[in-house]
Amino acid sequence: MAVESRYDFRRIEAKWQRYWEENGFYIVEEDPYKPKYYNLEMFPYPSGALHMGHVRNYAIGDVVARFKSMQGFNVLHPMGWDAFGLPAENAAIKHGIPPAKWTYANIDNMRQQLKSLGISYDWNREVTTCSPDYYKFTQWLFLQLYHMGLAYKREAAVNWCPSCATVLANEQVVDGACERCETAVEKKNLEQWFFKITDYAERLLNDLDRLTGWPDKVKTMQRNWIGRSEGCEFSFTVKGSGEKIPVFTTRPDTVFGVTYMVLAPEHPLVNTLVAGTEYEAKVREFVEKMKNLSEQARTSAEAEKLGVFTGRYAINPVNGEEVPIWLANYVLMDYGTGAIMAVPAHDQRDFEFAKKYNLEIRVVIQNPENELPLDGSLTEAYVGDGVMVNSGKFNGLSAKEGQSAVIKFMEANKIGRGAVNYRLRDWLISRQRYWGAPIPIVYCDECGIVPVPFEDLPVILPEDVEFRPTGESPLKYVDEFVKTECPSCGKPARRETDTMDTFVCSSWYFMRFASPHAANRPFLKPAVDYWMPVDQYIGGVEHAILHLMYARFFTKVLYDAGMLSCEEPFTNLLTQGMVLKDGAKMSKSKGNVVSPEDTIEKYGADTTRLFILFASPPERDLEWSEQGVEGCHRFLNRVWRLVVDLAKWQKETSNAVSVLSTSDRDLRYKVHYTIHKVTEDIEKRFNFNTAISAIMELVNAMYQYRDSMGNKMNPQVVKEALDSLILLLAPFAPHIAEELWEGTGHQGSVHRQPWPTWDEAALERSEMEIVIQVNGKVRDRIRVPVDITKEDLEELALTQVKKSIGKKHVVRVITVPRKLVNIVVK
RNA sequence: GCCCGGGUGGCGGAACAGGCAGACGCAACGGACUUAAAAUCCGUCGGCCGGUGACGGCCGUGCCGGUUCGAGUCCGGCCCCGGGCACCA
Repeated sequence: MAVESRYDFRRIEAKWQRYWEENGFYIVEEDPYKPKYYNLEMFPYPSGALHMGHVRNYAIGDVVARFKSMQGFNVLHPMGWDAFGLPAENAAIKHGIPPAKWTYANIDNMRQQLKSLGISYDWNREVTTCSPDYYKFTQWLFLQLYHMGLAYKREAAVNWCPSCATVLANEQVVDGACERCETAVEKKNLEQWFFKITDYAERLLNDLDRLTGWPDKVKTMQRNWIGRSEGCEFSFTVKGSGEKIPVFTTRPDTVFGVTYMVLAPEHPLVNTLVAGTEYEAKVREFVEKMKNLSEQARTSAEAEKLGVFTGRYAINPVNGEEVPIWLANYVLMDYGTGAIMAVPAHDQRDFEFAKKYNLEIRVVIQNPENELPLDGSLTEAYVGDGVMVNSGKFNGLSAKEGQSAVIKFMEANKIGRGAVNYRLRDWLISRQRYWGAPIPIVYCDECGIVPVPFEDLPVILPEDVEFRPTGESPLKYVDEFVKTECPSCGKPARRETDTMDTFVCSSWYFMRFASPHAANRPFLKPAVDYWMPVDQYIGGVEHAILHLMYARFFTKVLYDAGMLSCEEPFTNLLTQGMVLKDGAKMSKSKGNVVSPEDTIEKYGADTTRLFILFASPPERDLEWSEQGVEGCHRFLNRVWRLVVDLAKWQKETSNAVSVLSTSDRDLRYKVHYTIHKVTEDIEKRFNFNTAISAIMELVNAMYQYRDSMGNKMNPQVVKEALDSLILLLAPFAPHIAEELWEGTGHQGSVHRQPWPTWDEAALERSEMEIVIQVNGKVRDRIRVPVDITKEDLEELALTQVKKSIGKKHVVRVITVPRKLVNIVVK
C-alpha cells in the first residue's frame, strides 16, 4: 500500500488542500441535468481571526455540502465577508489604520484560516460587502426600494454624545453614558432614511407558516417580533381646540371605562396643548426628562409609572365624556398612534398609574365568576373575559361580542374603524458613520431629494480619510465626496453623507452568490432562478430576528419587483448553539478563548472538525474539551492504523472466499447498519455526534473482526468494510479520507464518489434479542429466531421467567413485536 | 413578568414512534507490552445491598403527583440554569 504507517496530518492536509485548490475542485456552475442544492452558512464579520463559533458553523455546513454532493446534488457552497461595520472605524481611531486596509487584511487572514480548515467553498464566488463591486448593488437595491416607494425619510431620535459631537450606536452607550468619554448620552432628532418593512408585516407573518424547515423557536420569536394585534382606531377630540387625537386599542369593549387618556411625551401635539398655560413648565420638564431615557429604562417592568397632567381634556366619542389628558413614561411614540385611551379597571399599567395619580377607576367588564367591587376598592386590573356593564346600550354583551359591536358602532357613526396594528417598526437604515455603503441620494436646493441615477453607481466611498478621535464620521468633511452636481438640474448639490446599516448589505448577499460577477445588475435572473432559494441556511440563533427578518423582507420586495421567483429565501434553517469553555461563552475578557489556529496546528483540521461535530448536536451549546480533542485525534489514528493494516493484508492475501462465515455476516451487518445510521443521522436529524459514534463503533467492530479472524478474514468483506468506512468518514474528516481512499488503490477523489447505500438483505437477521419483563421490570433476555410466532414467544417467555412469577398468576401478556414480552402478574 | 430552550454517571453526551437507561467518547482505576516512559492493547467503571463466585435484589434521568401492563419520553404542579423580549395599549 502506498500509505505510510504514520498518520502525518500536516503533510496530508496541506497536500489535499493544494490539490483541491489547483484543480478548482469546488467550483460549480449551473447544471440543468443535476438537482441543485444551495448550502449556505452565515458569512462572518472579518473581525481579525476565526473563532470556534465560526469553525463550528462552517464545519457543520461542510458536512452537509460534502454529503449532498456525494448524493449527486450540484452543490453551491459559497463564502464571503460582511465587511462594513463599526469595529473597523474603532481600529482606525485607535491604531490609525484606515478601515479599508484593516478590513482587507483581516479578510486575507481569515480566508487563509478557512482554507486551512479544508472547507469546500467555491472561492470564485467570494463576495465582500465593502468592495465597490458589491456595494454598487447595495446602492442599486436602495434605489430600487426608493422607486418602489419603500424608502422614505423622516425624523427619528439617535443617541447623541454632546462632548464627542457624534452619534452613538446602542452598543456604544454604556449605562446611559458615552463609552468613550462617559458623558451622559442625549437623544437628538435627525432626518433619517427608513425602509417600509411594515408594509410587509402581514406577509412576513403569514409566510412563517410555509417555513416548515425552520425551528419553531425562531418562528415564534419572529411572530412575537411582528406582534400583530387586532382592534380599532378612533379619535378623541381636544376640548376647546377641536383637535383630533387618534388612539389604537385592542379592547374597544372597554371604551366606556376610559377615565383619562395618555400621550407619549414625544407626541407632536404636546406643545400646542400646553403652550401658554400654567402647566407648560412642568410638562416641558417632564418631556425633557423622558427624552434622554432609553426605551428600556423607561418601560422596564420595575420602572415606576410616571406622568404629568397637561391641564387639558378630551372628549370620548362614544359617550361624550370629558377625560383629562396626561403624559406618561409608559406610552411610546413608536407604537400605535403614540396615544392611548386609559382604562384603569381593565389594564394593569393604567391601573397602577390611576392609583398613583388618583384617577377614577371604572369597572365596565364584570367578572362572572367573582364579582368585582364597583366602589373603587379594586386591587388590580381585571383583564379577563366578562359581561359589559356601565356601557350604555352595550350592557349585557360579552367582552368578546362587545369588541366587534363597538367597532361596528364606531364605523356606522364614522367615529373610528377596525384596525390591525403591528409591533414591528419601519427599518431605520441611516447610519451617521463612515464605514458603510453610502446612501445614493443627492440634495439639491432646486430639486430637493434626488436619487442618484442607476448608471452613476457606485457612489464611491473615499478610502483616504482622516479620523477624529471623537468617532465622528469623516465623510462630512470630504469635499470631493460631498460636493457634487444635481443629477436632475446640474446645479451644485450635496451628497447624503449617511451610510447604510450593514444589515442592508447582508439582506441580499445570498442572491449575489448566484452570479457574483454580474456587472450591471445585483444578480442575473437565470442564475438566481436556478440556485434560489437557499436549501439549507446555517448560523447562530442570535440572528433569529433581525438578519433573518430583513433577508425575508428583501426577498419579498425583489419578488414583487419581478427580479426573483421565490418569496422566501431560506427553505431550511439550522440554528447552532454556542461554543463554551468552562461553562461560559468564550471571550477575551474571561480569558477562556481557545484559538482554532492553535488547535489546527497541534491536531489538524480533521481532528478539530471531528471533535466539534462529535461533542454535541449542532443546536445545543458545546463545551470545549482539550481531552475530547485528543480523543478524536486518537480515533483518527486508530482509523489510519486499521486501514493501513487491512489494506496491506488484502494486498498480500490470495484466498478468495465465497461462503460467508457468521463473523463475516456480522461484520457486513455492522457495515450496512452504519451506512444506514450515518445517512439518516446526517439527512434527517443533523445529529453528527451520533453519526460519528456509529462510525467509531464500526471501527471497533472491524478491529474485533480482524483480531478474531486473523487470516480467515474474507477479502471481499474486508474491502467492503474499508471502502464504506472511508466514504462515511469523508464529510467529517475530508483530508484523511482522501489520503486513505487514494492509499487503498482508488482512482479519483473520495469526495466525487457516490454516497454508499445500504443493502437491506445484509440487515436481515435470523435471530433477535427479546426482553422479558414481569410487571414492567426487566427479568431476562432471550435470543429467538426472527420468525418466531407470537404464541411460541410468549410460551418461551413464560417458562423463562417462571421463578420471577412464583405463585402469582398471570393476568395479561403484552408482546411488542421484535422488542419485548411483558408479563403482568398479580 | 412573558416567550423559547434545557436539567440523564466524575464529564460531553446516547436512548429517533411510550418498550433493555447510560451507546460513543473523555476522565479515573487495574493489567499487558517496555530497562523506563510515551504510544498501543486488554479489563473495570451510576448508587446501595447480598453472595467466595458466575450472579442476584433494590434504588436511580431536577422535585412532587398523575395516566399506562410499562414513563428519561405523555399530562398537571413546582424548583433550578441558559437565551430572547416587553409597560406593545
